[in-house]
Amino acid sequence: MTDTHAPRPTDAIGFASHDHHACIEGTVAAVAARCADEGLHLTPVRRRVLEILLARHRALGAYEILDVLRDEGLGSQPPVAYRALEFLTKHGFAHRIEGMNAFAACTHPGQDHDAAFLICTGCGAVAEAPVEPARAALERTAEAAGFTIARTVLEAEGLCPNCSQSHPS
Amino acid sequence: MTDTHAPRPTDAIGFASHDHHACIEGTVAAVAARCADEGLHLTPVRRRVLEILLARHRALGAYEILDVLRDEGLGSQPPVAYRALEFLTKHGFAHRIEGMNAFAACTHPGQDHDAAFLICTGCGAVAEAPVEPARAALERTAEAAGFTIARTVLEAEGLCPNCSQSHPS
DNA sequence: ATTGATATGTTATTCTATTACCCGTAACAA
DNA sequence: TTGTTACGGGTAATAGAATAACATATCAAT
Ligand SMILES: [Zn+2]
Ligand SMILES: [Zn+2]
Ligand SMILES: [Zn+2]
Ligand SMILES: [Zn+2]
Repeated sequence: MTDTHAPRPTDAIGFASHDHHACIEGTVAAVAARCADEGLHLTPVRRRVLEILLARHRALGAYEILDVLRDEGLGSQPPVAYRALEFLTKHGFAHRIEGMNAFAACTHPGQDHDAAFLICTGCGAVAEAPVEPARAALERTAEAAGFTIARTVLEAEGLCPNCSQSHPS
Repeated sequence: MTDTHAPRPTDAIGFASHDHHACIEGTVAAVAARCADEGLHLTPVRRRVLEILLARHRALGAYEILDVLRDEGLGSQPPVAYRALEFLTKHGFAHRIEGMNAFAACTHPGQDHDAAFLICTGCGAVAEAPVEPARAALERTAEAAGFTIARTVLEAEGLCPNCSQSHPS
């Protein structure tokens, strides 16, 4: 894609470097634990899709994910990917990025929850940011109109710290 | 679609009743004036797409718009609709609703601008809300991460005042 | 063994969006 | 008048994203 410059999203979470291997394993373990708790089935396909998302730390389209699954013999048709993504997003283990028709792993998997996203147009990295401040602001706006919010889509596109430097505008 | 209950989005703007005929004419006139000012060409197809969006006060998919254009002999292939929509969105006369893959007319056409949207899942009405409070909140969050925002997607789905009553939850 | 619930496999289709190429006209210069 | 350029539009083909529908498998609980 537009990966024409340096910073590797693979190494970024919240745009900071970290122990990526541990990050993946830890998150998968946490998700597996929550599934066990709640009687959810983290099946091979679902687990693998989560791993694929975690490994990139960026938003992936369903068909990109499907390509990987196909290479690994885990499924080759769209519904395979979409069903796994539905499971993951429904339970708050991944999020859909509306502005990109793509999906990203949740970085603090908990109950089904809305989130805010910072999406770098330079390197594709996606960071999950606290949703509350912006959501609260929207709530106030909505309240004034008599509108009851059920779900929010809060996404910001721009440049991450790494790309701000390399793309000096 | 899901238009199974009473309130007609056609009669709502910001979820309040208003003189719809004047609303459409006024907005088209304002847009025409701005185009004249800035040397933009509000061609028949572009004007008609704007009118179609204004007439509904809800988000329309490109193909819904294309259906209308086709009936009127103004074009029958996808690029006709997408080109007009690109013109309108590029100049701030309409907005794309990311969460719906759809488009809505701007209710205060000015320079190219981001906006926040309140989308009623009951009747489909879309209201353009002030973007600043929520955007400012996101800005603060982003700043803390060293992230520079270029564009925001702020959308809230829920129930408008009319639908809150008819759908007593 | 039979049933019911859940997860997968597979095909086809729908919906959304873009690319590429060609045509006609307006504006402007040679 | 004749290029030449810029722009908008017509059309066909294709790409990309998502779902519908139906068949099959798996497994636990009777
Ligand atoms: Zn999350
Ligand atoms: Zn970046
Ligand atoms: Zn607007
Ligand atoms: Zn409503």
